[in-house]
Amino acid sequence: MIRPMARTNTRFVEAYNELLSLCDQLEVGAYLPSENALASQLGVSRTVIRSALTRLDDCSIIALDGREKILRRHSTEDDRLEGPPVLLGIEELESRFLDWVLRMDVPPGTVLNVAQLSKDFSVATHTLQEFFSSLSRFGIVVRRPRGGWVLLGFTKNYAVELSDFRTVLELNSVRHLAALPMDHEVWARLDSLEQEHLDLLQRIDNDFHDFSPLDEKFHAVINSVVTNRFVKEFQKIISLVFHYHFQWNKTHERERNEDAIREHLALIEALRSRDADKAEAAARRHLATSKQTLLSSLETNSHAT
Amino acid sequence: MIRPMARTNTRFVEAYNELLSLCDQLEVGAYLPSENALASQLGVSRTVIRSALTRLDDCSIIALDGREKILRRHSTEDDRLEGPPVLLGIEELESRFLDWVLRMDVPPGTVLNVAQLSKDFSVATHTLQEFFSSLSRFGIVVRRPRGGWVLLGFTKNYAVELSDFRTVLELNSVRHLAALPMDHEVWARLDSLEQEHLDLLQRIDNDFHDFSPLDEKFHAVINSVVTNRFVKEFQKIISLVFHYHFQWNKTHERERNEDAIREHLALIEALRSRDADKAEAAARRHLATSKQTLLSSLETNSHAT
DNA sequence: AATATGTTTATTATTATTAAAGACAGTTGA
DNA sequence: TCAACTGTCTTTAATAATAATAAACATATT
Repeated sequence: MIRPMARTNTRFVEAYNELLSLCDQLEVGAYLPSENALASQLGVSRTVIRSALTRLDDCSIIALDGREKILRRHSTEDDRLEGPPVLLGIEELESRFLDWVLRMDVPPGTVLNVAQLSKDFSVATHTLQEFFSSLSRFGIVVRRPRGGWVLLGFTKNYAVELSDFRTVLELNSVRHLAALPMDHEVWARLDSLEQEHLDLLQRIDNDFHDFSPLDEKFHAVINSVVTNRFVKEFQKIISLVFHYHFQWNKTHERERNEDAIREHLALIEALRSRDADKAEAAARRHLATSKQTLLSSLETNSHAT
Repeated sequence: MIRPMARTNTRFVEAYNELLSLCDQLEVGAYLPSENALASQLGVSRTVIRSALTRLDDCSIIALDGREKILRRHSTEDDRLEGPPVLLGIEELESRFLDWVLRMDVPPGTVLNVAQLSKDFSVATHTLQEFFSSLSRFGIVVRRPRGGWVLLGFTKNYAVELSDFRTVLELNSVRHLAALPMDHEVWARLDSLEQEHLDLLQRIDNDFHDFSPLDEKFHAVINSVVTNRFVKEFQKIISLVFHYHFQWNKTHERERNEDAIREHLALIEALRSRDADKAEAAARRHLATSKQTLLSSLETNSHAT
């Protein structure tokens, strides 16, 4: 009897299997704890516990009578339940989707097929819908007049605007940072970052690939001094877009990375001098380079309007 | 026979009624255009046209036989179909929801009941889900671990961060603006804005309520010089939050608005002098006042952590 | 050959259904 | 006696099923 299962019973299955393990640790004839105790122990509602106990009774693993739950036998491998295929949540979807768009180089204007994509990414269709709705805030997708979604970015325009926005946010961070007292913990982190940069510069010829994560770390530290939820939300998108593209732009990679390292070092030094104008100028220089790299990365990859 | 209607047939009903009007303009005995022609004329798919034609045939309004569609009679009032209650789209929802939160002063931490709210706002539940998902990008709501949504903002912290973010964006706009050539169209718009401000200042004692829309217009013009989709997206939220609160903060409203008008005028003058530093200083002053007003507005209204 | 209709398929929007959570009330036993 | 437990019921959110629509394809007609 296969009935439509409107909602996955993953929680029930997991709780049931956990209960089996719990029973196996007890002697046959022992009493199980109360429903409330089991519920809070397994982190599920009493409803789930009760369904599981009922099934344990049906399988003669326990004798259920009112509040008496006596263990009758230990479980076998056959007793364990198989759960439905686990679907991904919306958090995992984000990076997987952007990964798909950027790696596969999905052209702007592509109509996004929710039914198909939900299979490809193994998520529920409504999860995708919600995700697209949230992405529409960043102008990466738009809703079509009568249903459906279209991929907008990443065009050249998008890259320019994203870079400009990044510049606005990051210059703000830099100005904040330059004004922080010397005993602020960020200075120690910058010192260690400087060391990592110098270290990579030594072995740049071989290890230039190591720059991308270092770059991400560097900008994260710079922006960490501004505690603003809007800044942080954008940092996520910015970081994703920039680093995916850097990863796939192979032209003059070694030189680009070496130049970027020197720009980072210059910015660190300018920051340490506590000269806001000098720091801002150094940051501007580096962000302009970054923008150019992103743009050229888009141009080498086919479409860019 | 009431069967579950998975999707509203609004399009069909509207197309059918339009077809009735179209038929009434023809002589009885006339031939109707082809399905393709009708479809593109009414802006719907051929599928909809075909269902409508079939129904017209059933009601003996036309005689449908292959490609012959002969008009048999004109329609009466009874022939017209009643459409299902029209649900709101996600765009209308945005202002209605924020309106509800800010007017009703819904406290932070409130669990948002999708089923209930979808009735109150007369939208489909999934529309609300998508909407919340997109709002979560602005940190106004968050998803709970196992389903459901919680309202986070508008706390004092939120207001501070929003104001700071606004300041970052708007100072950027101001610096851009000050650098624009004198023949740029924005200067003419500023001139006319200045006049409107001076005008309102004359009659401030009676018409101080007129300031809120003027304020919105003023900031919109300032920010219009930056063509960046991220800036624009944020402007929407910023504008909504600020102006709703101003609307409900009645303490010293006349004085507050008069002060704000003078700050606006000072900024316009500073901008016209093309002195970026002076303009930035004027903008900073006004934005700081704005921030204080928002904060005090939150404090007078109960909860603010 | 062009344009029409008939048919089928694919996809989205919405409803119906189930799983799960939580609330309430009655019950039991130390 | 009362605190803890169980039985029952209500509410809510996640998902499958389904109707409406769009679009593609095939066939027919002028």
